[in-house]
Amino acid sequence: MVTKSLQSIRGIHDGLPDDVRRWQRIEDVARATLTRYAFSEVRLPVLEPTELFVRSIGEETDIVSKEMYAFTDQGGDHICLRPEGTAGAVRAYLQGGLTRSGIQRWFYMGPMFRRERPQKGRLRQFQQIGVEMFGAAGPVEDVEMLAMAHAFLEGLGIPDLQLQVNSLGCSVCRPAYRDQLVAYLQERADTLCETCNERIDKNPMRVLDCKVTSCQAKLGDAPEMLDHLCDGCSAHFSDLRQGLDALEIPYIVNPRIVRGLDYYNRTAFEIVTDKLGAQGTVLAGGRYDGLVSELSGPATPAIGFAAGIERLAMLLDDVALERPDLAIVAIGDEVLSYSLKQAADLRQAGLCVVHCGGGGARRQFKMADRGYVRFVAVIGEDEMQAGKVTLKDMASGEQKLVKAGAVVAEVQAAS
RNA sequence: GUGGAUGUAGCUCAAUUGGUAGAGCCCCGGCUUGUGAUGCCGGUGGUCGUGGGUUCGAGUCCCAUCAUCCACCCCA
Repeated sequence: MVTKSLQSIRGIHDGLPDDVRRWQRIEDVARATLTRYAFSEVRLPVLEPTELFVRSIGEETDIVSKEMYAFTDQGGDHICLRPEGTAGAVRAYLQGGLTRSGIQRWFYMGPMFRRERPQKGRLRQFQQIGVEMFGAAGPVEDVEMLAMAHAFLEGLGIPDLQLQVNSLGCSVCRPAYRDQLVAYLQERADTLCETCNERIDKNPMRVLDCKVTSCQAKLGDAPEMLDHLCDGCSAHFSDLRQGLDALEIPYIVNPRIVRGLDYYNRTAFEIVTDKLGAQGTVLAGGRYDGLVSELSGPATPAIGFAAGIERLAMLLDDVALERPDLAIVAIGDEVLSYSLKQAADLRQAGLCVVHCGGGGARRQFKMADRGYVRFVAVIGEDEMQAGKVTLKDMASGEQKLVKAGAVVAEVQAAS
């Protein structure tokens, strides 16, 4: 056990080789997929002015009101560790002067920070792959966005995922619907659970997917956003569905998908699994047409999503370790320098090589075996004089004397 | 933030009604010093999460604290 003072901060975990191998797999597939849709990677700050999130996410949200790592730095500035990526992306879009540069398609990957109570699939520092598109109103772009998210997860080969879509309406139709919903809920407030009563004011749409069964029983005839969309939103949503159908992307309409953050409108979607307990959402996003102007930019439609790398990693099959091609076993101190040079040359030629450090042959072979190397090159006095190595195939146990210059070809021929 | 479970060697776990800790795996070394996976022998390694308390005596009881896990809240 590590003593308390040397432990990492609660909910902030290390990425050890087994973890990082999985993360890289996810990142590689993401890069490949997103790039094919003409998205460009951006790298944005982890530290941002606190005000950015207060203005974009909303002061009342849990994220801003109690989950941000916010502090004052030595110069008296209010800064924080980003709790999500979209606000920073919008900030960068505006600050970079890209509002007249046509549609921007961006993606990024990196850590986000939220001071929540940790549990499975929920960390205080976690990584997201975020995607944002600025300047396109959809619905074609919405379809492509969903298709891209789908293609990404298909590429990872994670089974049993479900895409759920909804429309959150817009500034035209949502306020009226919201009023109607609140009125409906207030009539039944005394029959709803405590948290639902709090939600009536804070986020009434959240009441609809309350997990308490007694609440669910009371809400069978509750009004839903989808039945109250304005003409524009309604057309947008049906075009979205048409597009998904055309691409044969399976999905269900879940009228109870809600977004916690204030800036979302119209298309909202989640990709969920039932294998992660309460943290089943593996990717989520939606349209946020109002945010750019909210942050003092020109009215600019936008849509994006974020995928949780750690959550995806938990769904991934074991990712095979990259095995070293070859281990160098040096017999006798007089060949050490020569063997080091051989190792360096083989690496130069592209092989992954481990030098076993000399000493007893038995010890070195054990080391090679535990390192799962495919071949061992034994170099002793005789081999050095002859300019050869004894090359042993660790799987078959066969070995033969080959010229030093032929090792690369031998190893590559076997793979 | 709320509720619950857990916390003994690097890992997975034992330790009878409280009497000052064991196993397996891993790791390291050896089995005549140029050959590994199996085998045999040996070895390192724990202030029983941490800090208090009860007791002649606590891994074993009580309290606090930290961390992990689960659910709620919320979310990727």
